[in-house]
Amino acid sequence: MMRHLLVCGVVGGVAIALLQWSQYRFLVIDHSVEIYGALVAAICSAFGIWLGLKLTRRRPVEVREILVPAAAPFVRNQERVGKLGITPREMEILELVAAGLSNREIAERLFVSENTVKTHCSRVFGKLGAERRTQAVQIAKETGILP
Amino acid sequence: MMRHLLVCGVVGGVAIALLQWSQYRFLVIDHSVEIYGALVAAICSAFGIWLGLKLTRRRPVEVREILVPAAAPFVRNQERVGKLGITPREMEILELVAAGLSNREIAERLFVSENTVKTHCSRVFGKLGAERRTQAVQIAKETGILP
DNA sequence: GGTGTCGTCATTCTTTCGGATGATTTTGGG
DNA sequence: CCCAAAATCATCCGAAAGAATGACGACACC
Repeated sequence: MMRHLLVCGVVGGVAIALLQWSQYRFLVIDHSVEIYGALVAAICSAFGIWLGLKLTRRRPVEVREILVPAAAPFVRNQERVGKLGITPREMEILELVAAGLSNREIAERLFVSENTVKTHCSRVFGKLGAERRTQAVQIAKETGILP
Repeated sequence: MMRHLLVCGVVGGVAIALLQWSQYRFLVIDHSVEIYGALVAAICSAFGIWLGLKLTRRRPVEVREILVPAAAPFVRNQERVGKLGITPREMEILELVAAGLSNREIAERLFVSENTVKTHCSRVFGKLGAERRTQAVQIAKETGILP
């Protein structure tokens, strides 16, 4: 703001100097005061309008981020999956376990024997440090490898 | 905008008129041109600044709200809990089941016998239409009675 | 060709879970 | 005070889950 006032004053001074200078430089005609006054008024008004527009433009938009409950799309933490050494097949079994299926149902859905499912379960339980399927599911969700 | 220009012109005209009028009204002194020019410049600049501020104030802030996904704080769907007839104690057991605890651990934590825990489990499983604890947890989360 | 990983399957055994049922105690409201 | 709901505990039994172990074939990699 102070800078704008300074600029305004400087411009005004220059305008005055121009006026005085031109008074001796050109023909002095009647009503010259009105003409010069109008000139100064026009210039300063234009400057004021420009200043107003500039001030308006100085804060264009304020972007306000609003936290809204939204279902964040789940992305599996593949890094930790790899770090734990969980194979794709084991992930598949783990997902079905989390879905609430029994070993038999999982075996039927994947066209393998129930013993195979139990083997996979045991392995993934060991890798997750779980002793029960519910615990395995809980740990998996906390770790970010299950939604 | 047009109105502002009109106001500007009128003010300029009035200023000129004032200038001319005062020229015959008061003493004509030397350097009066500078003084009047400065006056006009000051008035018009003030007007311009006022105009700028007014324009600035006309649209104070343009707020653009952006929806950002946030972790929605879990609120239990008490309506469905009541509709299913799940008692507070059963909810407590269900939460511990979802946390991955075994019946024995739940019994120890709640200072009740394992049989009691099993009874509560059976009841809540029946109310949820589940046959296994993993399935019960899954259904509870889908229904909104567990986070 | 040897090695390692992955997926598969089996057997045995123990633990846990879940269903069914009955009984007792506590508690809150009419 | 009485009733109903809730919470507690028990017993029996079958099903499911889980641990431990061994084995076999497919496949990739060096």
